[in-house]
Amino acid sequence: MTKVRTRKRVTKPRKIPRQPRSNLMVATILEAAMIILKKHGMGNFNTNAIAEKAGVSVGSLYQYFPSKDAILATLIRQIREEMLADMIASTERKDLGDFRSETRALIEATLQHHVKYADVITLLERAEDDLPMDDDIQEMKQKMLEIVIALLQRHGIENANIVANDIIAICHALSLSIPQSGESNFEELSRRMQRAVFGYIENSTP
Amino acid sequence: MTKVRTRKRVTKPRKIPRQPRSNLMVATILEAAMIILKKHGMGNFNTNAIAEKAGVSVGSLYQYFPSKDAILATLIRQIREEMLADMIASTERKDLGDFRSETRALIEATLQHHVKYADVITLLERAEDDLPMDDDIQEMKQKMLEIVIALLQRHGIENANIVANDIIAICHALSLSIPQSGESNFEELSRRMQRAVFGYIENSTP
Amino acid sequence: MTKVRTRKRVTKPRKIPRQPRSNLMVATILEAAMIILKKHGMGNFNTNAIAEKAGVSVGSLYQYFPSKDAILATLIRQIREEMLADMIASTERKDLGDFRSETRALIEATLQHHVKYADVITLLERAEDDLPMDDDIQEMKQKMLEIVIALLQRHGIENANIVANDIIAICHALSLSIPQSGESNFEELSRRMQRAVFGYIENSTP
Amino acid sequence: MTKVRTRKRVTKPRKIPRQPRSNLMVATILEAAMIILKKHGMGNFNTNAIAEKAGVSVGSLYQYFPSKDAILATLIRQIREEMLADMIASTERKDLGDFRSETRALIEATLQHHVKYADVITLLERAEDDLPMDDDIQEMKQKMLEIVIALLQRHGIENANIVANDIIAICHALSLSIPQSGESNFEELSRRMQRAVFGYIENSTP
DNA sequence: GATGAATGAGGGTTCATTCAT
DNA sequence: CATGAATGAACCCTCATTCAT
Repeated sequence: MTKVRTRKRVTKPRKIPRQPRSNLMVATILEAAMIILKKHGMGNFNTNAIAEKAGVSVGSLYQYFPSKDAILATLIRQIREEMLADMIASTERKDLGDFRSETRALIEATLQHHVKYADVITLLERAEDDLPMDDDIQEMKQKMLEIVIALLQRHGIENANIVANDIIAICHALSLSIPQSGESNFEELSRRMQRAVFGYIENSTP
Repeated sequence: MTKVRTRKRVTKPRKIPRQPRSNLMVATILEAAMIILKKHGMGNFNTNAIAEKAGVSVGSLYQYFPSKDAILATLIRQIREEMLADMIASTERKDLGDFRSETRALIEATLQHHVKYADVITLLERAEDDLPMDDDIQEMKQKMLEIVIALLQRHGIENANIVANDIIAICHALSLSIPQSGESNFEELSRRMQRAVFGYIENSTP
Repeated sequence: MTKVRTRKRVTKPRKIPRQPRSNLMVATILEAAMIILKKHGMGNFNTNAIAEKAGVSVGSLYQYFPSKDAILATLIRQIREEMLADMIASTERKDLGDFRSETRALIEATLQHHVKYADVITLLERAEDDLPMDDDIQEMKQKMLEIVIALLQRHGIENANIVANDIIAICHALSLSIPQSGESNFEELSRRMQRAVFGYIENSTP
Repeated sequence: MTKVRTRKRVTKPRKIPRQPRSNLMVATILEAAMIILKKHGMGNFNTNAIAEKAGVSVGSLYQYFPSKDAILATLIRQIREEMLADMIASTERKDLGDFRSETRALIEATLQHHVKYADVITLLERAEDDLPMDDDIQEMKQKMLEIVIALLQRHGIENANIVANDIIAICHALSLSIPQSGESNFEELSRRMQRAVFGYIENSTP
């Protein structure tokens, strides 16, 4: 059977570590957590396993993370941060210019991400739904949304708000087929996502 | 913290209930399970809670379901069955005929479903991923896919297989915004989904 | 893991059934119980299984036996009764006469019993140790003992009391090898038991 | 009533404890288990009771034993090891020499054992039958058998294999009367066992 | 700071027994 | 009387978290 328990959730790292040693510690733990998640899924994602994998004692783990959920939250934050950074980077490439090129760049940034984290992204997003995530993650998501909105508005697309929401959802949905189709088909997937996105934008059917 | 455990999973109802009393029992338990899921999510979805909510003893619960997972599985099966039935119904309406009308009927059937089960559908789908679902559920999903494929092929759309997959994913993704937008906006959501679907199909961008 | 639970133990049949129908009921239940015990051991020896095997409702089962243990106790009583009867019969055969013949007859009666009930005898004897057996079973065991004592005394063997105890224990022990050696070797087993018994009796080593 | 359940059985201690603290823990738990077994029999032999008796949490118990059965198995292994060691010791005493002396030494080693563990030996042996014991216990039993066989062969006794089996069974059976006769009568019991064993060996009745 | 042994609440599951029909 | 659905105490086991060393 499946068991899911809940206690009070604390999602902020106990201390913002600044010393190099601490950072190393934190990084080690997060890496181990990631590996566990990839290999065994949520089913074996427990603090003891993580600590062991990290070659660290549970005690130490709790020195840097106030709870198991905080580890998850940090993993999520990391990914979101990376994603946001990549999106920003893709927007700032000034060699593009026209709408299609810019959008394509954004789509491919997204896709690359999903390819990179194919194994864990779904698990982490689920956790994100269950956890009381910190405001900063909300902010990051908001920023991503705004990037897309800005792009749309810059090129005169109406209802940019809703459209942004929808195409993000669409890209997200299509990238979930990565685990099945394998990483190889990047090109094809990209094409399908573009078809969906541009189709949605350029169409005004009903 | 979040805890997730795993043992052997048994997902078939213990007995196919035919007596009115049994059916009532089964229904009561499933209802209670549904309520728990809606109100408290997976976190409090445990046999004791379900039994209590159902006004029944755990023992009785286990008389009708061999395991907690079996309850989940049944919930999933129920929804899938209803969905499949609605899709079939929508296809059989002969007052339609042209591609757009047929597709729209299908989209709206799907959407109606997501509206009806907005609260739990995500949770159940997650569970579906974790559980070793029975073959019949696989079959049902396959049939849904085939309905869409058939529709596409009937109207000469190429790569029906992949296209079907993608537009299903797209509709699914867009319907996830239901919980936020509320049930009221059925019309608008329908329009957005059509825009996405027809956009994808009619576009051949890259 | 192994779980063994205990509540109050009631080992007497709820009613001394005299009506033919009741007797049939009782017999049916006991037969079913015996079959379950043989096939699945104590692990599946539960009232529901017994009732089902007997083609009877649990309720009915409890009409005739006040508890699960009472069924076990009755099974034990039955076997003990049969055993005692056979021992008595073997003693009453007047065609024997000399010590060796009489003893051999007794040994073979015992052996036959163990062969007949090879599958369940150990399980039942264990249960007998755990259950608060009724006095009548104690009496029966006492009678068996007395039969052996009488035999020994009739032929002038000293310390008949202790000797009887010991040779009973010895025969019992040796018959436990039946399950391994198969039923076929009745002759050989008989010979080994005689060797042990007569050896013990005729020896006065230390 | 009596309830007996079965799941997968894991009988090996979770970790081979080397640290003094661990050893203490393991010893404490085993002692508590032993006490529970003596006082309340299998009926109250459950992990909670054991942990409580040991003044330890269930969690700790499970840190050192993977399952309830593993505790039982360890108890059994302990006794078997001690027994085997004593048998070997008794064989190595070189002040003996003749068959009777050697055999007597072995018998008394055995007897001492049964006296020491009178309360629990039967329960543990039953458990041994029910549990999927590890190979090492089988090996130990085999070694005990071989010691007896070797003794017999060394003194030219025929069918040493069968004879060994039988006299072991006989000694075992006779030592079961210890609980009744009390520990005091060691001498007398020893004499009876010798009478039985030498009687069996020297007799070739039928 | 680091360690990891210890804690114990929590949850799945079974089955002897009862009692309304 | 017979039925069998319902009950619920009991028991195994896990794992997030703490704290003495």
